[in-house]
Amino acid sequence: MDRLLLQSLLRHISLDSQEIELIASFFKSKHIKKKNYLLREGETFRYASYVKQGCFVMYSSDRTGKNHVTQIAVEGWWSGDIYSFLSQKPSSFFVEALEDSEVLQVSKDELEQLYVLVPKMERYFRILVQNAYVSFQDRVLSSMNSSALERYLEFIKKYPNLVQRVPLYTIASYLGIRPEVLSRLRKKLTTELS
Amino acid sequence: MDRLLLQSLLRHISLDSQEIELIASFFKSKHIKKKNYLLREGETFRYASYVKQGCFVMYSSDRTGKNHVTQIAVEGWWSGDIYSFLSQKPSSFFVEALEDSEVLQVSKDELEQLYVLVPKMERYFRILVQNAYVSFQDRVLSSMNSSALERYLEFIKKYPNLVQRVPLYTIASYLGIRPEVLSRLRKKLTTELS
DNA sequence: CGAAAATTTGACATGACTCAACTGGAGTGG
DNA sequence: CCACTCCAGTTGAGTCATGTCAAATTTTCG
Repeated sequence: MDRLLLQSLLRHISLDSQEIELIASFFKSKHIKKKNYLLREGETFRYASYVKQGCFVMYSSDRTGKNHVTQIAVEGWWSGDIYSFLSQKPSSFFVEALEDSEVLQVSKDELEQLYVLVPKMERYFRILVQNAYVSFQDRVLSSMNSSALERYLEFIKKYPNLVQRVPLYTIASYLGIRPEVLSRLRKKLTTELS
Repeated sequence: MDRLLLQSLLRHISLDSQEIELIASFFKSKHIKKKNYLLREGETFRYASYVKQGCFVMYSSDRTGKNHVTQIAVEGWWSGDIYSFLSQKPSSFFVEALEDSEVLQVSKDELEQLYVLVPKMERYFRILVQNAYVSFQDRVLSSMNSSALERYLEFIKKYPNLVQRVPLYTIASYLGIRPEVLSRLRKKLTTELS
């Protein structure tokens, strides 16, 4: 079993080695090349997907063709549209690989089977959904009372490793600003340091 | 059992009259006067609360003292901080009655008992949480690509009954704009009709 | 190397915010 | 029941952060 995934599991529930073995057997690895999609708008998200290696962005596309990034996931995160997975309804998001990536997947049906064998897993996933909700809410609320600069500084602090790894325009979209604005913010920050 | 509550239940799960009876017995009524609180920041939200009569707003208060409305609930809605209820951790929100109101409540413990007796209820609440998440996400995303005016028009369309019932500054906060701006939007809308 | 994409830069437009003053109506106490 | 207070709401004037558009530059990648 993937080390990070195990860590994530053990952060919320306790498992013996037999259970760990069993859980591991449910996950299937899948490789996704850069610029390919884990999910496209209109499709139903069939597999809960844990990022073992690489990086994904989730975004929606509005009528005017602009993309709005709602999630960035790297190793150790779950990626994709939770709602579409749980409800098995079509998603309104795209999930795209920013790098060559590898995910560990379980389908909804398999997960239900796993719940029967290891009921604690239900708790794990419930907590996952709750946390996704809360952190999204936090992000939105904090963005309502802070400027573009403040939001960017918060982003740097929270995800220092993403700053070099994710393109500027993706981060800009995540922060809800235009790339030009972020570019200027960065310039301002570097010049102010000298 | 309250008619609207029953409707809400039956929209997601099927129940026979015996189950309905049983479920109804778990809810306790509580009256809350205008300007009083269902929940205060720092408190843990002990009771899942269904609004039988009246109106509540949920908001968070930032460091600068500004309030940000995240939810408005009238008859037929569930109100309050779901996360605090599920996790039984302190909330960062206030929930205030805008009118003299009545809620139907179940504590977390009672709800767990109810789950055992009527397992379908677990499904109902899971769907409730999912929907709260999704509608919040929808609201946020749609607000990212629309102006204050567009958001207000959408609000009117979605909640025509709230427009007369909820104070302007509360709606403004919900929409993420200043009261002055909403006041001007309203003026513009009325004058444009003549 | 060359084309396409990402980023930077400049000039300008504008929507929303701030602050301050004023209006009007609801609620309260004498 | 009137007078007074206190908010909610309105209006005006000025500012500023962010958006828009267009062009220049740099980076990426086939």
